Parts: sequence; structure tokens; C-alpha cells
Amino acid sequence: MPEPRRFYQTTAIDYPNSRPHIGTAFEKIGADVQARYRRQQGYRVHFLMGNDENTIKVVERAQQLGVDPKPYVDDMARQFREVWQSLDISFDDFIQTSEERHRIGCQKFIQRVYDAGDIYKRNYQALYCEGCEEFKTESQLTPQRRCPNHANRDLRLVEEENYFFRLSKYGPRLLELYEARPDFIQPEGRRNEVVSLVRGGLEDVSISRRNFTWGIDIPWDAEHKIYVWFDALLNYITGVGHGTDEALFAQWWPAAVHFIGKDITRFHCALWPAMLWSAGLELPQRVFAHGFVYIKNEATDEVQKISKSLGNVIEPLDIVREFSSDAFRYYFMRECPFGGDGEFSFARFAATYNGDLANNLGNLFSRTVSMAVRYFDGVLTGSRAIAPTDMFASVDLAALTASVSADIEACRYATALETIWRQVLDTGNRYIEETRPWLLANSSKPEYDLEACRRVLVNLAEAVRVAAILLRPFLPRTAAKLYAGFNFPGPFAEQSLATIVARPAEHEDLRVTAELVDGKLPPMFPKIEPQRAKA
RNA sequence: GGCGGCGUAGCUCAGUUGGUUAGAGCAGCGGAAUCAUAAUCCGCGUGUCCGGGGUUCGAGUCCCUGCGCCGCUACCA
Repeated sequence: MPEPRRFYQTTAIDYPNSRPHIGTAFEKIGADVQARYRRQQGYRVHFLMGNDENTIKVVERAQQLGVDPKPYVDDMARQFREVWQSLDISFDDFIQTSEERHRIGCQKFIQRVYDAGDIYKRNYQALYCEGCEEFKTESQLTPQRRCPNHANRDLRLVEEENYFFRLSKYGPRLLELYEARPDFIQPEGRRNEVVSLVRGGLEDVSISRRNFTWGIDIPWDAEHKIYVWFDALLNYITGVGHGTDEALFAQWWPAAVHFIGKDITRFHCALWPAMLWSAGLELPQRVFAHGFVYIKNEATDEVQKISKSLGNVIEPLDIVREFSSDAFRYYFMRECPFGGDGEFSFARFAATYNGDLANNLGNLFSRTVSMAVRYFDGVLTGSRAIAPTDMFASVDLAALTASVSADIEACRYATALETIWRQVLDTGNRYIEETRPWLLANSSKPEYDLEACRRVLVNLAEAVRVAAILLRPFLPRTAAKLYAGFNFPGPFAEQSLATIVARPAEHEDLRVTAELVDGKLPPMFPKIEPQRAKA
């Protein structure tokens, strides 16, 4: 047996000053599909998620609540994990940047960069708005160089001694990287943005702040804390043992892919590689920047950003409780292209759920199982001798599998799902209409032919098997139920996409093994009543 | 302002290197069927492929231009 290929992937770490919403969940689901797919294909996967806790906002929020930062972030981390678990996000580890392993790894890393001569001290000037009580960037200012929220008062110029990282010197090397590895940044549009940013010239970045009480000390100067990005990005290596467990680190680094939001592309594609070069570490293989989810207001038809002030935040747990995690996952993976932006509305959710999940998928499974039970008492005697090749005669299963694989690997999840629906599920439903098994099973009809009927059902079971395998990364619970519908040969866990064409040998005749209630299959996806599609 | 992207059926979107009557899903209309969660199947679109000009035997697909929308334009996550 060859050593299984390793696949280390990460998501962005989140700020724990508010609970995760559906936009945050979008990223995690997309990452989870990749992780589940890779595991299914035999990779050894390590899937890291986490929270970004060393920020001033955490301290402020904890103060508002009258608690210390650490218990606050620990409780938020618990809440985040709870949401991710309810969405069946199969993360292997969850790092909090307030953990010791992060502090130790972080300090060792920054020391290496310091020793390499890439960190120096100098004055940092910034514009401070007393109204907002925070620093403003040039790009945030009004034409009069005032704060947009407090245009009637001047900004204060604040100077502070900070440590700076020599990002500027890595510009040329970054451009070489983008040139040599065009797929380092995906999708391509994001890559172009980063290229033009770096072409425009990079400045050194400040990486420390004084007078912070929360965060990680600069190891050689405890008056300074490590500031934002230099701390946050390092979770990707401290989470797999950098500085604390070098054997583990050697096993997983470099990462196969970082999943991030499009807004933080430049930190991951310019700053992060430069940091790693400086410390003498390898670069991740790929950075994938996904789009954002917007809320479509059904009353006004407006497309809005998700925000607390607009009051349109949707709790993932609400949807999971009312429908299912698979329904939640399906909507976002099918309706929102991962590399681009997407929209959410309950009306659209209900339409997708009812059409694709309840009607096309759930009902296909239901009618298949139901006919097998009704016409054959659930046992397809002699099925071993029947090759299920009729239904997919018009479909090239090898090409279909290859195309779905390629789409998933490129994070074209919506395309992969569309292919599965059109080529597998639609084909299945059409096949039933064409063969009309209810006539074949009816002894009073001229079409009566029980052998032919059995053959049809063996083919339909095959559709269920193929669908189960293909859908597994997207809809883990549904896929498991589909596969458990019949006594297919071989445990589901061992069914890679290759087993779609190279079917495992049958040891016994097919029979229905789905759980029945009063002899019937309960609906997988009970319909959403249109009027219940709340606004 | 600069750089980049987008604008295709009522809605959401596909449309490789330019090549036959521009496609899918949903919605709508008509029909069939009844195994099934009234699900499914078949049929039905005179779409200015944003407008204008150009290259070409031929352009949704390339070039120029006008309009509209969006992204990026560094220390904010």
C-alpha cells in the first residue's frame, strides 16, 4: 500500500465578537465539501478551523459583558463549534489564538523573522478619530480628510514606536511566485487583483502595538504585542504544531489549500508568503478566496449585506433545526457559486428545497424503495445476475465521475451538483416513466413481465447507489441514508468515486434495507409549505 | 482617477480556442401517467445575446466606443 496522500486544509479564523451567520457558514461548508471529498478519495485529511481572539474588539466586548477576555473567548469558541458541528462541518481541530500552542509557535516564528533581519523598529503614524475611538486609514477618509462618521472634527495624528516587517523587499519574489504558480490564488480574478496590488509596490507593515493588555508579547520586547495579521495568519502553522510539535508540523505543512473570504485575499497572498519565506518555511499550495452571501429582501427585492444594523442576520441553527443541515448545505453549494457571490432568501430556499431535494431526489428514492417493497417484498431475488446497465446506457459514468471530480477539486461545487442532478437524478426519474414498472408488475395488464420489472428496480437501485457516492461530500446524512436504502456491497466509507464504475462484487441479492415506518419510507425532505416560507 | 470584471428568456444562470435553427433549471401554458413527498414524464420561448460602430465568408464569442452595475486601489477582519 502506498502512503496515502496528505491534504491539510484550513478556513479563515473568525472574530468571536458575534455569533456566526450564514455568510460565515458558507465558507465552512465549502471547505467541508472539499475535506469530505478528499477523505472519500483516500487522502489523509487534516481540516483546521478556529477563532481569532487576540484583538482589541474581543477585550471591548468582554468588558461590556463584565467578564475577562479568556472565559469570554472560550465560551464563544464553544458556541462556534456548536454551530459548525450542527452543520456537519468535519473539522479535525479547532484552534483559538489565545491558546498556549499558538502563543509559543507565534513567538518562535516572529523570532525567526527577527533573526533573519526582516523586522525593525520605527515610528508609526496613524490618524485617530476620537469620536470612533479608533484609527482610520487613508482610504476611509472623506475628501476633506475627516472621519466619515465624525466629519465635523479633525483627526488626531498619533505617533508610536512600532516594529515593522520588511514586506517591501518581497515584492519581486511574490510576482515571480504568481507567475510560476498561476493557480496559487484562485479564482483567477482574485489573482489579478493581487498581482496588480503587488506590481504597484508594497510597503513595510507594522506588526506590533504598545499598551495592549491582551495578545501575544513580542518575545524580545514585552512592551509590544504582536498585531493582527502577523498573529492571525500564524494559526495555520501553530495549529499543526509549529513550535510545539515539530513532528506533527512536518507531517502536515505545507497546507494544500487555505479557504478564505475574498476580502482578505491580499493578506494571504502577499503578506503570508513573505512571512513564510522570511522564516524559511514552505508556502501553501493554494489559496481559494470565496465570495460573499447577501440577503435578498423579499419585500423590497433589495440585495443587502448581512449586518446586525440592518437586522437581517440569519442564524444557521434556525435553518438546521427547522429543515436539516443537508438542506442548508445544499442551498449554498447549489445556489451560490463558491468563487463568486450568492444570495439568500427564504423564497429561494424553499423553491430549491422543494424542487431539487424533495421532488427530484427524495421522491426518486421514495418511489424506488416503495416499488421494490410493493412488488417484491423488498427482495430483488436474482439481482446478482442482472447487470444494471440499462438506465445509464445514455450516460458515460466514467466521464461523469471525472467531471464531478474535477469540479469539486476546482471548488466548482454548484456545477458539480447540477451535473449530478441532470445526469443521475433526472435520468432516474425519466427511466421510471419510460419503463413503467407499475405496468410490468400488474398481472392484469398486457405489459405484465415480472422479470423485466425486477431488472428495472435493479437499475433504479443502481441510480441510488451512484447518487449516494456522488453526493456524499455535499450531503453526508442524505448520502448515508441513500446508501443504507439497499444492502449494497461494501461499507459506504470505502466507496470512493472510482467504485461508481468499478462496482464492488455482489455477494447477495439486493434487498431493501431502508428503515420503514408502517411499511412506508418516511419522506427524506418533507415539503416546505409555501406560506411557511417566512420573510 | 487608475486597474479589472460583468451586462444572455419573467427569475437564477451556462455558453471551450468566433462556425449549423443561442441552451439549462425555476416560474407559466397544454398534455400524459399514477410507483411516489399531487411527486414524475412529454410538448410549448418572435430572447433587440445592454446600445452603436468595426474586423470576418461568418461574432453572444474578437477590436473600438457609449451607457449601467460591481470588485480592487494595503496595515479595517
